[in-house]
Amino acid sequence: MTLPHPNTDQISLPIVLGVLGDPTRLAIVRYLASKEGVPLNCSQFLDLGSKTNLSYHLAKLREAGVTRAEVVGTSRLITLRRADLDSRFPGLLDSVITAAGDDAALPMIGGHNIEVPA
Amino acid sequence: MTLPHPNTDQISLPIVLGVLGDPTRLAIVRYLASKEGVPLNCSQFLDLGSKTNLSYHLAKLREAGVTRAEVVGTSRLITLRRADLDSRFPGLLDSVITAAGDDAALPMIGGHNIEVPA
DNA sequence: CCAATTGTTCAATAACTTTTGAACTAAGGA
DNA sequence: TCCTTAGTTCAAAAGTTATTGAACAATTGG
Repeated sequence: MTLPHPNTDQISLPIVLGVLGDPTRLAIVRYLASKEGVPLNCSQFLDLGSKTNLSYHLAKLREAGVTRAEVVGTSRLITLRRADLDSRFPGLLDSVITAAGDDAALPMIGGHNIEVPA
Repeated sequence: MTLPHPNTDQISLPIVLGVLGDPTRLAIVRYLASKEGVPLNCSQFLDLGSKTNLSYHLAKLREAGVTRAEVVGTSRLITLRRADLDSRFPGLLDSVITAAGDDAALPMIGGHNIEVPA
């Protein structure tokens, strides 16, 4: 059971920008970026909305090619498609994540999102 | 008679991304970037839609802080707020413009948008 | 003044997006 | 097998955005 994802060359700039132009989804992406390497499952985003609503937003991110979802048991392990996005739109993801990093208007997960420097 | 624009610090990341997530507006921004320094008026975008519709899209770009519109006679001279966007979201505009540069799916103005290298 | 040019505003409609709850599937553990 | 956990799907409702045409304003040139 695998979920549908666009190929790298099918990722569309306006669709990616549109998908990121939603505070909930931007918060998801910011959180994924702050935990890069650690695959997260949907329930870790429940601070941002109901289960149904997150299913919707995570599907949007996946269908746009921003995230990858791997089915493992009853979970979906979600990761950022960083390499694909970097190759398709160089610098875009970094600048978005940097800009989102200090955006207090975005919803938060667990009370903190930003990796506080030592 | 001046039109309302957000201050640089009022420019919101999700709003900017949402506004750029529309092919017509992305085409406007790409064209503005390709003519940077040359202020353009609304009628130069008529390839992209009706006069009314462009008025709508250009207002969205202006209200989001992506463009500036200066009233000169009956014209509005439109420019990209590059310095403001660069200071607020470093690298974002460049990566968007670069990615949009070779996007054949975006509507075009005057049959060519991309500065062809010599 | 008159006409043309440039662009806005308004109201209507069409199209899309977001959110919700209830019902559902599929896997895993007791 | 039965129950729980994890997440999806569906249909409805609510909200938002895009597009259109007609009417409007403001400036400029004749």
